[in-house]
Amino acid sequence: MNNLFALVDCNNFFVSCERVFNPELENKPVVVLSNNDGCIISRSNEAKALGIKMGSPFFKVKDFLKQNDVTAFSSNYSLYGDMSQRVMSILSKFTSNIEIYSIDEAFLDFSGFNYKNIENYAHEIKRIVYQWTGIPVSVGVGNTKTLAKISTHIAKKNDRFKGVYVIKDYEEFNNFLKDIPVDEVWGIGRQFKEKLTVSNINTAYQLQNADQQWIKKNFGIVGLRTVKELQGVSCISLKSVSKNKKGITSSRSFGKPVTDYDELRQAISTYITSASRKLRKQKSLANILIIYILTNRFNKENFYYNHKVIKLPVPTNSTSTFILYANKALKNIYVKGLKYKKAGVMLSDIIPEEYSQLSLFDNVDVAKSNALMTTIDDINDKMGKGTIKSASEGFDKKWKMKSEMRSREFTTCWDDILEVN
DNA sequence: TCTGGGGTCCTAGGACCC
DNA sequence: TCTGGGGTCCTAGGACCC
Repeated sequence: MNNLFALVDCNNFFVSCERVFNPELENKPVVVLSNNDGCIISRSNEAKALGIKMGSPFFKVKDFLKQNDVTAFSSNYSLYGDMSQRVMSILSKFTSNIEIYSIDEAFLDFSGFNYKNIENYAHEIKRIVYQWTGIPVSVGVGNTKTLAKISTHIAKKNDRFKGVYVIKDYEEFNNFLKDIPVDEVWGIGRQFKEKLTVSNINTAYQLQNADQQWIKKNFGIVGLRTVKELQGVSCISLKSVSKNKKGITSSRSFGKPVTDYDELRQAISTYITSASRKLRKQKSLANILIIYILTNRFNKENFYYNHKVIKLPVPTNSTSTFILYANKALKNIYVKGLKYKKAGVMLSDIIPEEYSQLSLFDNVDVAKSNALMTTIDDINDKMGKGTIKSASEGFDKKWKMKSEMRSREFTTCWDDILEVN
């Protein structure tokens, strides 16, 4: 049986989410900024047409945006996360074989479907998602995930396909490949692109027809897989069950430089609260906690980075235990007088709760701690994040990231619900 | 002044074992 | 102390993704 995959990709997802609740922004240039109002991470087509680049630092293009009447939003992840769930749950109605690949993309396995129907079906998916959520999507279909990805690219770039492209005419498809730069191919990043360019492989078509031995030798099994996938041989399967995370990170840049030890400690405690909540949600324990702090990385002369790896005596998911160890570790790496720009925590060596083995020397009352964590989580789920928190998180949080142009939490907070007059 | 955050997979090399 | 091959496990780092 031939494999057949569809990729459904939300168009300019974050911008589209903002537009759902601000319809007057339709057909106007809009951008969404990363955390801390740092970089541009989502652009409407109109903003792209103005030449605004993905990842541009906001402060560098601020004036240009103003001159061109571009609306900018701080990122609003509660809104985007919720809209994403809505889109994904609609997609799940079309097939149970679905891999949610990112916040705005999903692969659907249509192996065994009739080719002739697939195009109509894809259009139907697009129509329903838009009608039910207001989010425009593009759909690409091919025999491998890599081809489905490229098809979506083609669907977006060519208006005549109306957002849906199914590979069926190979001559036509190959002609598209000849015009697609090699780094548009899924799996080809900056380094690979550079190496390929040296060997005069510049287009997706040239990569598809490259010598496989040479690819294997220079780009390893990963590169070879990409080439095979381009040729229609499916090497990357659908990962439909969402696996538990193997590492959980929480980190943020600060709204302004932090020098005070206590503020740094507050930030670390706050990130631990969020990371350990995620850990408990997936019913896991972590063996290792890593904390790190750094100054502005763009200031190369005085750049300072340090981290501490803490191997916990017993795997845990208790916020207070993590905070206890983090505080000790922070004392070791904190250097007085530096202007810190960012801090973060990582939980790793993660195991399922049921694998926990109590060590002989464990004197922590695990049952008690579990009950406490469950109670806190329940209350916070019900009453809102941060209703109960650890005192070490601090209360005024002067270091909090910048988010000056954030839209309301239209779908996840009662106070923010849209009113219509 | 101001430059995001959170992941996965693979490989090479070292430690250790027989 | 020397000789040698072969295997596993772990970790750090590098590549990629959104």
